[in-house]
Amino acid sequence: MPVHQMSRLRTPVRTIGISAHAGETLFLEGEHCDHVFELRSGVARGVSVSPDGDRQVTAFFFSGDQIGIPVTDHYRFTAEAVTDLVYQCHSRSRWNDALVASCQGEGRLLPSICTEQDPMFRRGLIISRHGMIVRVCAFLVSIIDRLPVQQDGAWLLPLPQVDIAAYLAITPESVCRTLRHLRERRAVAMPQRDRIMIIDRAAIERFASGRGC
Amino acid sequence: MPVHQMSRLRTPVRTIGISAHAGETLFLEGEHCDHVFELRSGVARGVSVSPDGDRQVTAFFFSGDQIGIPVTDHYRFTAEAVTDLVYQCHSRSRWNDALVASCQGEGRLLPSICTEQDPMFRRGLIISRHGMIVRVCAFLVSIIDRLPVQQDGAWLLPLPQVDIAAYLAITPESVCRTLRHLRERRAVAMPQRDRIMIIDRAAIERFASGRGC
DNA sequence: CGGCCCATTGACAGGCATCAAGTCCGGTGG
DNA sequence: CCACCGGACTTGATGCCTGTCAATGGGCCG
Repeated sequence: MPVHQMSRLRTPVRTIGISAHAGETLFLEGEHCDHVFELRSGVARGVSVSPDGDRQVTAFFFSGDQIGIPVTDHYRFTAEAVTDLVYQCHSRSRWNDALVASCQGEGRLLPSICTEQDPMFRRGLIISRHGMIVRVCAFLVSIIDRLPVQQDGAWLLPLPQVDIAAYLAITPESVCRTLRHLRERRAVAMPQRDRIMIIDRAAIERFASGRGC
Repeated sequence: MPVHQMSRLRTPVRTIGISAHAGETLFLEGEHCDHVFELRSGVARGVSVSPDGDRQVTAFFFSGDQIGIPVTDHYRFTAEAVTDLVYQCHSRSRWNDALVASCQGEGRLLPSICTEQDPMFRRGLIISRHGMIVRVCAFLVSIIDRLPVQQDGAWLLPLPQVDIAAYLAITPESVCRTLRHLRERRAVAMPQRDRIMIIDRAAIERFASGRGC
């Protein structure tokens, strides 16, 4: 089959996407899993509410991630748009067919199952650790490779600090103070709001590994 | 026959379980996923080591749970026996066949995928919360229904406090102090080591929900 | 009986949450 | 274009919580 025909066949899948505005809800915790959401651009967050009403951000999702995988019949968390989003919606039955094919063909689970679970698993490891600097730096190294890179070598960090705080289980004030600390140590720079420039990545990783200073 | 091959022989006897002693390792983080372990009796723990060397207990597993599900090619955590165990070993290919059958027949994933991921997800929610009492009580209510019940209505809690501490991301001293606090409040009793009696379950749940006192 | 590991208890200091106030930025409407 | 406004970020002072250290007790096993 000629290449140009292949690309035509795939084009509708690629180009058609549903868009959502920042703050919009993709699905609610407890709703029946009817669709799997696949991010095309933007950042989304998984949210759970603890019994005392605290908002907990359990994961951040980026372009290419699939959210809402029917590992149970009902969504286990709420998914919201952090930035403006473009995403695709797969019906559960279609997604299930792909899973079966993957299991039979390659003898393995869909990689996407992993991509939804892993962020939450890693969050558990991060917030188990003590010290604001350790947590913030462990968070940075865990997502830095998923962030869009700018021309000047900076990374765009399109996350409000209040969400970072809810993800790290610390207060927004502590996030702010820690970032200031990292600025003073010349490890990062923040030329604009929502924009972080990693100056000394080795230092960040040193802090994250607990061997700071 | 080389020793390393002998150790892999964990003969797949269906009906007869394999036994392991407390402290023994079922599999190591990073090893290739060749088997799924299904607990028949006893308690196991999932362990990860943070970059600075801290032991983190990411989950507890009980009778009926399946551990080591090949969501990735390599185990993502180490599994160890907390108490003496009896378990069964399923080869990865056999387990995969069961997954495919389940997906095609019932149109859903194996419930066991959920049972391995859920404890770690819930741990994230628990350790996000502040206050020792809240964490300990949230932990208790999350596992109490999985513990073996005694004749006198007490629950056996076969977990050393050091493991509870590693699970809750607090110190063993704090676990001890919190349990003492709960004893003084007549919410629990601890007639023996490794044995906890829930006297006032409503109080425990009230503490866990943050509406304590 | 002795040794070891776990549990327990107390004193102390440090870190982080809390509260409060002030600043910056983007958006909106005149 | 500018004034206004609301939300997010920033910064400081204060107190409590809990981690740390040290010592003791207690149960289990050799």
